[in-house]
Amino acid sequence: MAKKNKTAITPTREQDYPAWYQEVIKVSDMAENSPVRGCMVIKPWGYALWENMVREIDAMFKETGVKNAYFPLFIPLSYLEKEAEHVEGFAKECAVVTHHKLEKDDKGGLKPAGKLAEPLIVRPTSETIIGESMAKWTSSYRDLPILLNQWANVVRWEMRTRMFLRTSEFLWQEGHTAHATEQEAKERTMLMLDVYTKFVEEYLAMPVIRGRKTVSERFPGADDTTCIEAMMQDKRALQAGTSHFLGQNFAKGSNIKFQNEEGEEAYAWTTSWGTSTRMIGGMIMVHSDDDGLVLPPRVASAHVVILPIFKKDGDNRAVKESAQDLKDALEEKQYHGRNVTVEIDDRDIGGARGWDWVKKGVPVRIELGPRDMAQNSVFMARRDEPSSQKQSMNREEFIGQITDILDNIQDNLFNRAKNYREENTFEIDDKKAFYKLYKKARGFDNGAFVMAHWCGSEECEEKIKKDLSVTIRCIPFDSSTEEGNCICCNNASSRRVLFAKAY
RNA sequence: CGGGAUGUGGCUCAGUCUGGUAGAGCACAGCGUUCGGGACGCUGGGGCCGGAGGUUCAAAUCCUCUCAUCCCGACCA
Repeated sequence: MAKKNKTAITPTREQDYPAWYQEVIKVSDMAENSPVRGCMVIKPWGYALWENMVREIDAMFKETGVKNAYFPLFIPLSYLEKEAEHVEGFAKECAVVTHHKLEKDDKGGLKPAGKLAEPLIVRPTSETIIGESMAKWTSSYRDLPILLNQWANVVRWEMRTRMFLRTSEFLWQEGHTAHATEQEAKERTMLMLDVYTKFVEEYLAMPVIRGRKTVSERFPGADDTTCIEAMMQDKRALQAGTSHFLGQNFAKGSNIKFQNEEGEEAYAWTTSWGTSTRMIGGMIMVHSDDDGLVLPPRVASAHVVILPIFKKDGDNRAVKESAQDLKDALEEKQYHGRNVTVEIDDRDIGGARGWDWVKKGVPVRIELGPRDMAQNSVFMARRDEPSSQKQSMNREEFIGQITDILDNIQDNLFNRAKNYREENTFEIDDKKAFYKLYKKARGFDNGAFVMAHWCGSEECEEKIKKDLSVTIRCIPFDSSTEEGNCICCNNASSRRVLFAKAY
């Protein structure tokens, strides 16, 4: 017997949170770094998770009347110039295509040739090119609203990257809508934020705080940016989705005009909203532990893994068949719109096999051997409980209860995360206490979520960001108005906002 | 783009100071013993030491240039 580690992952979360995060991704077999700078390879176990997420949230979009479409990867450079703030916001991180072919150079290598008349940028987001189409499609108020979404990859040439959280290329969905009235566009902005909230909380089991971004944190070109913010285990905040009210800014830039019921020419009101593979990074950081990945059942790449226990002299064929029968019985069950998915792992690699699946985060592990067969039972372990806590269950009972067990795990993950956030969220009114909390923040302990008063000035926001690298994550919708004094300048304030260190 | 570091089997690294046959652990393959909490033994496959030049009888090791990556800043879903 080799000596046992205390945890499957080293370092642990407390020892080195960023290294732990990378290690979870590696040992769970979700993704790995690619030879291309800042980009990642999403492996089948990680991609299956993404596919599950896509399927669920896509259905939710469609329920609100949104239809999917697809627009080009390349955007003419001039399009990006159509909205002033938008150019400003994205210009520094765009990949630019300037040539359209390769020629042999004198060293036997290749060099770009065939210079393009107008450079193309690889989309960092598609407001401008979709706006171009919307302008073409819109001539009457009867053409509105246009409710579009596209699933796509986008490229943002970030300086520093981290798998899932910030990669140069990432997968996402971007919704784009155009409306005849301001009111309707604003309602759509909130409706999509509701969809994100529901998805992230119910499927990813991540509790979020909904709110509005401050002016300085707004999407470039938006009149209003709303968001959902979640707390990671290191007490930093991660934005898990955004929905923007773009006013008429992009409509004017792209010339999205129509004749209203009165026969007058008017600009449309547009929105855009997105979530990305970044949600996976958030999900990892919220639920996973020192033994590896923990997957919420509703999006898990697989729900159950069966580990047949073979005896040297026993009838292994019977165990194998029994495992297959169990898999078949479980897979007939429906769990939130899809069949229960079951893996059988019969590799002959000893105890390492079980740990593999702990590290991969599969919600339920079943050991099935001759002893269980004799008793018509199964030996079950749940990923949300300590890995030693296995229990014997009657086989039929287990099959009957599988969806309840999965729901129970799902709820447990959500409640655990919610409690953690609540335990680490404080109202602070004293500037010294506020500074003290964040001054010591580093590594695993990044302070807390702090609800504090803010006068509304960019100066105070900027000062706190500079002093503590703490930002206003959002002005929460559900915090009631309350008289107080700005945590920074002590001027009058009418409501608390959410402060935190952010990813 | 500033500051710091590193490039050696798939991975993590030793060897470089002081030049002399390319190493270890893990992973992988085969065989045997194991197996309900992370197994062990034996055998084996795999690297022209990031690249180009130079010094030398001889370069992973010294020199010059170059490329790439990582970490710390400014930017961000």
